[in-house]
Amino acid sequence: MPELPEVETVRRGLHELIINRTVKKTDHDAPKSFPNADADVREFLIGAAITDVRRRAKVLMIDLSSAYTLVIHLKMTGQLVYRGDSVFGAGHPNESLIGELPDRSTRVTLEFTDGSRLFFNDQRKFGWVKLLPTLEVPNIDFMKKVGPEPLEADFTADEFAARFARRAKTSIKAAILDQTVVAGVGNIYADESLWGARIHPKRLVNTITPDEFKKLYTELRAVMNLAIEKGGSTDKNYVNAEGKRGSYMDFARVFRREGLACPRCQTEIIKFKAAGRGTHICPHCQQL
DNA sequence: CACTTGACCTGTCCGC
DNA sequence: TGCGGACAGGTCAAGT
Repeated sequence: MPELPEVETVRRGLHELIINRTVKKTDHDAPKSFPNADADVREFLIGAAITDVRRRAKVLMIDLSSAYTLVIHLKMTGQLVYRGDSVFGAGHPNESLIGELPDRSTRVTLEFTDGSRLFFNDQRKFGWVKLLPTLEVPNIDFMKKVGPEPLEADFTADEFAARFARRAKTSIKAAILDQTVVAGVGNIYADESLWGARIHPKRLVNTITPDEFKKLYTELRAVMNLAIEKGGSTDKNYVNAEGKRGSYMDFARVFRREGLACPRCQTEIIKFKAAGRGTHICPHCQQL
């Protein structure tokens, strides 16, 4: 579910909400969601203060004053929702999409010394929270293999195109979803950027021209920046750190718009399977 | 090594 | 209304 723009939105929200708060206690119902030994939690989490909230690819990192870090992956249905003193009642414009917490999807709870709480909810239990020494985070397998951040100012179109060389004989859709090629792209922004660049998702990487790579680079960055501005995409589960939805889906051009008109040429958008994923294109703008 | 497929889970939606 | 099957935004492991 959450891709780079959604995780970045959560990061920004948490940065505002939890820095300097001190962890008082934790609860975790599912060993799979939070596999650390209780001893580590007692020694390095309880009593530690939050010093920073960072993101790399789709992974969140909550740094602690103990020199440990909570490393979090939301996978498909994970949510990180902070609840402070204020109670948002029904009809309030700030009302959270999420009801009372904890609920049946709550996997991990952090309670701070001021009584506020951070909930990690995850319906499908694919997501996880791990407590690691901050210095070891860059050494975990995922961090060693993951590609560059596509929105960094110094990430160039040439570097973008060069990253695909290793995946020459697969489809462009499979390649752009590959986290070792570029970090943070998921199914929504893959479809949206391929539409923007007028590239059919089943085209093989080694048939994509330099101009097409350049266009894809520009479109991918534009769509992700727009999505961050809109607070991400909420189709079903995604919410930000306050439990509120993002509005990018109101601006989507093809994703989940099968049967509707292409905003460029009015041709009907179709959906099929590519790289094992639901894929949306305009069959006029994007041809094999 | 590159590539594809299935597995991990729960919930929802669609067709019969 | 009930039931089975397909599907869901992400990664891995295991297969070829």
